[in-house]
Amino acid sequence: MEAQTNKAFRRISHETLNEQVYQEIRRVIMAGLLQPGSVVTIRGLAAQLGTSTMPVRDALRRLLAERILVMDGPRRYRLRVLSRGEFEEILCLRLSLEGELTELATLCAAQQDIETLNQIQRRFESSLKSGDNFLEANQDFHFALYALAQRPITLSLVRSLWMQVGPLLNHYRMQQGGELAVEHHRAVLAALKKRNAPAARAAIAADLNDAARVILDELPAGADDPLQ
Amino acid sequence: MEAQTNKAFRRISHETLNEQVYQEIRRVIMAGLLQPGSVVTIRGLAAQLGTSTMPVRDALRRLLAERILVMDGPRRYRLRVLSRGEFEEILCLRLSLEGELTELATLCAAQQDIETLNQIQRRFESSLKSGDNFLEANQDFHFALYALAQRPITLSLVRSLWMQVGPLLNHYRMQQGGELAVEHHRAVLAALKKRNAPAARAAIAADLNDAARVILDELPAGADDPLQ
DNA sequence: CGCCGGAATCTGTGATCACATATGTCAACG
DNA sequence: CGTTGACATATGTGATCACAGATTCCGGCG
Repeated sequence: MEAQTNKAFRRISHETLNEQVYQEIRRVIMAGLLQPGSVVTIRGLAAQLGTSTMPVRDALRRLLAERILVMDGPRRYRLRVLSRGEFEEILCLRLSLEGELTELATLCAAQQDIETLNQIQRRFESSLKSGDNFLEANQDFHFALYALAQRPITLSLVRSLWMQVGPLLNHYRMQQGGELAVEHHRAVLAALKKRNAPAARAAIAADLNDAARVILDELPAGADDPLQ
Repeated sequence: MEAQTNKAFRRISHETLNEQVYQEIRRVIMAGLLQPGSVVTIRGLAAQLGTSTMPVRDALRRLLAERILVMDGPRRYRLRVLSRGEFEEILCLRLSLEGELTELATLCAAQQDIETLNQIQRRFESSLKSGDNFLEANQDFHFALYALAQRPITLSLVRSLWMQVGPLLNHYRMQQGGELAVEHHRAVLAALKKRNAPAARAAIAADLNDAARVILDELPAGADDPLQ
């Protein structure tokens, strides 16, 4: 019944064109290369990606469902602009959800897991010194930590919230914000070793609060982005 | 510049076929008419709905992004089956998020809002006696309450969680569950009048816990649904 | 100069088709 | 009887096209 389970072969990943297009569009958005409020068109993206309109349609609809895009007007896709109030609400949610995941992770973490996190943290610090895309390593640290909690649904909610603030995080590069994160991450690791769940939660909360403060300070004072 | 602002006219809603198809498929799923684990096909749904395959494709991809559907296998849409652990995790999240919204709603509620909630509650109780689709009125009560908190992002997360448990809620009809909800809702309304936020949260928590208990008791004891 | 109107263009939507491939059926062979 | 192989069917994906309607631009009128 069971086919030959030869370890020599690895599964062929038949990734659809749709998925590739979605990943690429999302990458560009999350990298902050498109300003919030920008209008995106199906044919325009299809031309830049070198595909037909069809995979782009599907990708945009998916981004719409994920609230990365909004439709204002009958046939108009636009990058969502996060108001100051919405940003603060997301921060509040993240403090609650990610704090809970951190506490659970502290209780579940094996020695092996802590070592893996240490490794990611070293990569984060080195990418911070070399000066490029430390935000990706930062995200890796957080989600590797949260994954330990074994809460797939909560994790998906947190991922959704990160995606919604992603464009802002990357647009305002938070130049000096990364330095603060180093200490907070180290505090998390120290708390993990001691199995001190409240301390780990507090360190993550401080990390999120500091990052949010950097964004909020650079954000235009008024309500939403003026959008042209 | 401003067109004639005549109150006599109301906006024409140009609802796309896509949206109608999505709403109809979701209605059928949420009504429990399709068992979790069922396979759905684009052409099959298109034939039953009397449309082309295109709007159905978009609707299925949206339901996929909303985690109502899953793809197992390269070209296979399937209704997601919620494991017991996932259901309990969602319950935990709902207790936290909906509890928070309830507390905030208690502090924000105007007299007018409480009266509206009373009205919805009367409709809920009458639909419970007449015996049909009281779940819809129940949902109206909860979301009318939560909307008072003025937390759009949190509300969207809660709506997502409701959609994920919807098929189970409606599949196991929770015959006697509705009776318990009446008292809990009344307790919420009483707490609202007295501006007692913790009491309101406790009443909502009791409501969610009782409903979940009914589902968990009827759920097959093991892990997931056996799915044919 | 300002406002209205019509043509041209652009855009998302929906339909139809071609294609690769997964699935199911069934006969032939061991 | 169980397994294998080929053939037939079904399905999602991606491409292309037609269409309605929104937007833009420009000319003409007041």
